[in-house]
Amino acid sequence: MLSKKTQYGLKALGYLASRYGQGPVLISEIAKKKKIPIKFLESILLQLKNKGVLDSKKGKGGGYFLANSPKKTTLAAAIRIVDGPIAMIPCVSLNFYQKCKDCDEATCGLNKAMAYTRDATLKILEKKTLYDLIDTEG
Amino acid sequence: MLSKKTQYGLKALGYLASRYGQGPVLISEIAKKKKIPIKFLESILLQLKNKGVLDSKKGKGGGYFLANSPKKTTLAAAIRIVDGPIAMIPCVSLNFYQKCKDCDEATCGLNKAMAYTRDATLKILEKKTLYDLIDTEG
DNA sequence: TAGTAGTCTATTTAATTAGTAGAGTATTAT
DNA sequence: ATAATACTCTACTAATTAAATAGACTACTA
Repeated sequence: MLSKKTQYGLKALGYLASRYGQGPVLISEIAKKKKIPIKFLESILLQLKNKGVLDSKKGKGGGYFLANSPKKTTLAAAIRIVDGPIAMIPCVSLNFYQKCKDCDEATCGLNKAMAYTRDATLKILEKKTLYDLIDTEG
Repeated sequence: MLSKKTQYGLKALGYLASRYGQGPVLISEIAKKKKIPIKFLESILLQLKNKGVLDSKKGKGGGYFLANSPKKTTLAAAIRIVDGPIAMIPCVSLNFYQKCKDCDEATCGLNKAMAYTRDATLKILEKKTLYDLIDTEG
């Protein structure tokens, strides 16, 4: 399961995607619409900004907005920023790889199965983008 | 990511799969071979036994063993027992479903994307079994 | 220059995960 | 029988991560 933090982040990104091209959106507005604790949301958006997914404008009329078109950011990228690894075990993670102490990857059955699962998951998450998070109504 | 507990569980199941049909295996042997804290492993194996995946024999010559042929237990089943949901968000989980408070599933973009991802993951994890966890050597 | 709105640091609380300890119970070989 | 073996069960503790809060600071715009 994705952490609550990541779930909040994806909800927020979906909302910002639906408002793309319409100028900055207040954190407070996102928080209210998506029912996310505002201070918690602040830190999530900041993190996404620091990684280049979001941009913001300070002062009156300020707020957050997507740094790029919704189709430019994949779900895989967003999840990696907020949640970390997408793979189910560290020794098959592409971006957060960690070696197993107790097994040889060349012969490990678990490694093979999980690498296969990772590929199937990534095939989707690398293709789906923030654009796909836009709600079909409301 | 799967919890450490689940990773341990899968390693242990892989080992027991490789020893299927050869009688009970000591917890201590599994712990040693797979470098798992023995007391922690105890509780994992017990949990798997209570769900019918494993069986055990007490006393001298006792130990744990698979309750069924390795191909009978899917990775999805094993993961659900130890880790819980396989889906990335609760509102698309088949076995641990929880309704979103803040969105309508019929129109939610995130819901759609995650349901799609879940299907791809399950397609593999429902097909792969403990048999696939057997190491190709050693 | 006042007010708005994001930025940043630090702290707290809660929950979950990971691991430990030890007494209890069933089984089997002798 | 009984001693040794090996799983069972309950309880506890430590470590880590998630979640949420507080408040001072900075930048921007009207």
